[in-house]
Amino acid sequence: MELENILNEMNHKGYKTTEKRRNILQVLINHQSSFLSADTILCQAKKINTHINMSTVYRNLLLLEELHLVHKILSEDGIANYKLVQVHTHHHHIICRSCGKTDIIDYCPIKELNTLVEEKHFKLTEHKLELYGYCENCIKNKNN
Amino acid sequence: MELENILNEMNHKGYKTTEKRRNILQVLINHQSSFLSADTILCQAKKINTHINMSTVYRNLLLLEELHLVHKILSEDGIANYKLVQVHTHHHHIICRSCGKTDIIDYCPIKELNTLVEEKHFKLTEHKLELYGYCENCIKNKNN
DNA sequence: TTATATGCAAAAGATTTGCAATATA
DNA sequence: TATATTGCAAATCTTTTGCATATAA
Repeated sequence: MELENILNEMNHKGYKTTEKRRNILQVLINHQSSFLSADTILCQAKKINTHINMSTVYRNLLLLEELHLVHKILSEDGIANYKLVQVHTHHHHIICRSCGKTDIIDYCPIKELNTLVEEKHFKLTEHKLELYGYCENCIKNKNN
Repeated sequence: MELENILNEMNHKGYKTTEKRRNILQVLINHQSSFLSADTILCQAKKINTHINMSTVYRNLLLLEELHLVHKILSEDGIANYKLVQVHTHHHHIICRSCGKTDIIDYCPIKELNTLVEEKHFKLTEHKLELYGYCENCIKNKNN
């Protein structure tokens, strides 16, 4: 999605277009295929616009998540990582352990799982599936 | 696994049997089918033995995790939850959103995923799959 | 003009760590 | 006795919040 489209969508819902919000979104667009930490997003945003505060970053990420414009996942060490939602249909991710690059996995094992879950007498509500590995580039460059 | 078996296994590796370690393990055994937070483990341990410190709990959980005796997962809010490893073969969990009870899911979609991951030119190293829902009891009792 | 957004500093909450004291083998 | 373990308090680190100020519509 384009920057202006996102901002327009937000405007329609009563949220304003500000310089800082634009900067944060620009960072997310520039790294559309990676999950970034709030800290990384702040650093990148500072390259665009020197004065921007961490609380502004968090507040915007929270809002974007609520609007389903951003995906949030937790890394093993409990740090939140964010990326722009590209596909609005249900999907999962494969994430590179070396560079953080992600790709979309269109398969979901929910059908196979449903039967097993029923056997256990659970009623399934959600599931979390994340794949980790090394991407083509990182394998080539042996950056791991 | 029994309490004494775990302690013996630890002894063989040079770790000592202490009262506090025994208390923490007892709590994990008493709640074998749920993931518990460090805070909950501390509270439960205090019921057995009034004087026990949070850092002791964390240090023991870390050790148990390193020894592959405990599973650790992060909840949505980033809090770590722990449970004794019951089955040492690869498996996943279904976790009750209401009472925290878990059950083991013996199916793993890794075969189906492998092909897709290769198509994306990733080399898969690990994966995370967790299912959430409501267990039989909680559905009956409508405690949700 | 008025609701939204931001900066700053402080607070919150989970987890970790240094160090001295203690307990186990 | 030597090494592992614990308690305590302080430190760390990420994330959140209150409040006054600034900005967009």
